[in-house]
Amino acid sequence: MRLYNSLTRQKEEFEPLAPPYVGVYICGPTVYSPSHLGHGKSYVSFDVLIRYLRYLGYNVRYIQNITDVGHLTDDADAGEDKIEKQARLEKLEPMQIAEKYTKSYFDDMDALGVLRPDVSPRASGHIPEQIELIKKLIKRGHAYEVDGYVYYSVSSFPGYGKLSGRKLDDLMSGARVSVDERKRNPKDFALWKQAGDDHILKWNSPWGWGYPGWHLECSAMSMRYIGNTLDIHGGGLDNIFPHHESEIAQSEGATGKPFARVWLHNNMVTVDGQKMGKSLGNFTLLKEIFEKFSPIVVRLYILRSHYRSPLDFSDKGLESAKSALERLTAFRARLGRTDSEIAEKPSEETAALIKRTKAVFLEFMDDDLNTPGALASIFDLIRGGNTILDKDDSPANRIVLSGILEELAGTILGLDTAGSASSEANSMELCEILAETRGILRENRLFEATDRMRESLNRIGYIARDLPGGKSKITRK
RNA sequence: GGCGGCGUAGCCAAGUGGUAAGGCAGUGGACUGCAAAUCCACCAUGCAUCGGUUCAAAUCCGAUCGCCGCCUCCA
Repeated sequence: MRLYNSLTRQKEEFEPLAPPYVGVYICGPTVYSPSHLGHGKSYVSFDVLIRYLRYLGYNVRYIQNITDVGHLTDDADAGEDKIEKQARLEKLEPMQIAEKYTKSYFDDMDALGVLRPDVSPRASGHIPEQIELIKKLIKRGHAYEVDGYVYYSVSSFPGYGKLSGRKLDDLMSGARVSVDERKRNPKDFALWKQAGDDHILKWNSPWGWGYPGWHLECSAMSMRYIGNTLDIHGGGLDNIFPHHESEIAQSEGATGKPFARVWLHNNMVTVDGQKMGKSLGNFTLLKEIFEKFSPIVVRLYILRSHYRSPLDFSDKGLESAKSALERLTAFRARLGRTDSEIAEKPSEETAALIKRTKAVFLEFMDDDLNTPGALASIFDLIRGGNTILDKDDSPANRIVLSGILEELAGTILGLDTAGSASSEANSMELCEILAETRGILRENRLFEATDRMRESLNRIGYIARDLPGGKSKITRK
């Protein structure tokens, strides 16, 4: 598999440090508000990465942090802790806020079919690791303490800027400069901050009571659970600088070893061309979208564009994805259940179609997770499959087609088109009974009754379709 | 100002040197009691614009125009 590595700015053949093990760290959310579509795009994209790595046979350890302390609202060293601010607004304890929105986050991700990480470490639960890391950095001359604050000395790390392609001089000329007089260099960033009396989230440390800087947790926790060198580190494009750049400085400064072999960055969701973000206030919450579109539609919508391309949000786009999904689910429904025995072999034509689809699908996925291309192969499969079934609707054909669809669209892309099988089993049987009745009504040309039946079914979310030969089919919309 | 990205049909979106995937919408036909679904056919001589390199360019190079991201928190 080839992946685009932000560090080298090119696609590279992916090779883990110690196959078959793959250590992946993805920057998780700061849990102080419900997730929006931007989070959805990000974590669905990385979910496909994890699923595909596992499909390829790798033993993946997937770490995704939960930021519940240290992420400030404003300038890196002067703002207020986001969690604490929200806690005050909601009149709750900071840890209640963190738990509330952690649950909200996982609810949304579960709905989107995003697999849970193997470990979801909380920043607040890894303060000792972070303190140890700071100690190491001070010892190695990368950090210094001033009045209860510890700063990373950017000039002590020659590689600073290698990920984002910046030089220290460029940063200083254009950017707003912090007025923190404790810093030796304006671009030094805080590893540990002193906490005043008004601060709720604080811990004791060799430098007094305080709390860690935002960048620190990812270095500390990723190395805690994976090791000094990660195979893959991912996150949003907007985190390249300063967050990921600082992580590299912290981790490599402390260990002297390469931090991450591959850096992956997913692009942003935009609204009318502008980045969807909390600060602009132009975000749409996933829960709001789910009121109008099912999560699987949203997942398909996200996967229809490449993870490194921006996705411009629109209802029209979601409508389009919904129609596309209907095509997919209609085909899946036509294939029926998959638990029956294969009595015979599928036709040669079917076997060839499946072989071709799989080859094209995997080729697209191998090329930096090209999900739009992979989806195109799925829709080619649907057309080809429908054509075959129009001529030869044999159980063997249906079973193998259903198998490949499950493997590619289901397991790898996470599009569960079969629905929750167990809960649907009963209603499927009811549908069969109704369909049989409908056939008898049609045979006797009682069209008034059949039309009424179709309307009633439609009202509660079912579609009645009449097939050639007098049979009918009733399915959920 | 510095660094980076993008501009492909009505809409969305792949394609980074070999003659424009796929989806949505649309049109015509088959099928149908009427539908729906499905199938077949059609739907970009052209990929922001202008030059250049090449047997060959959406793809490489240069210029121009437009849009966006990062350089402050954001996936």
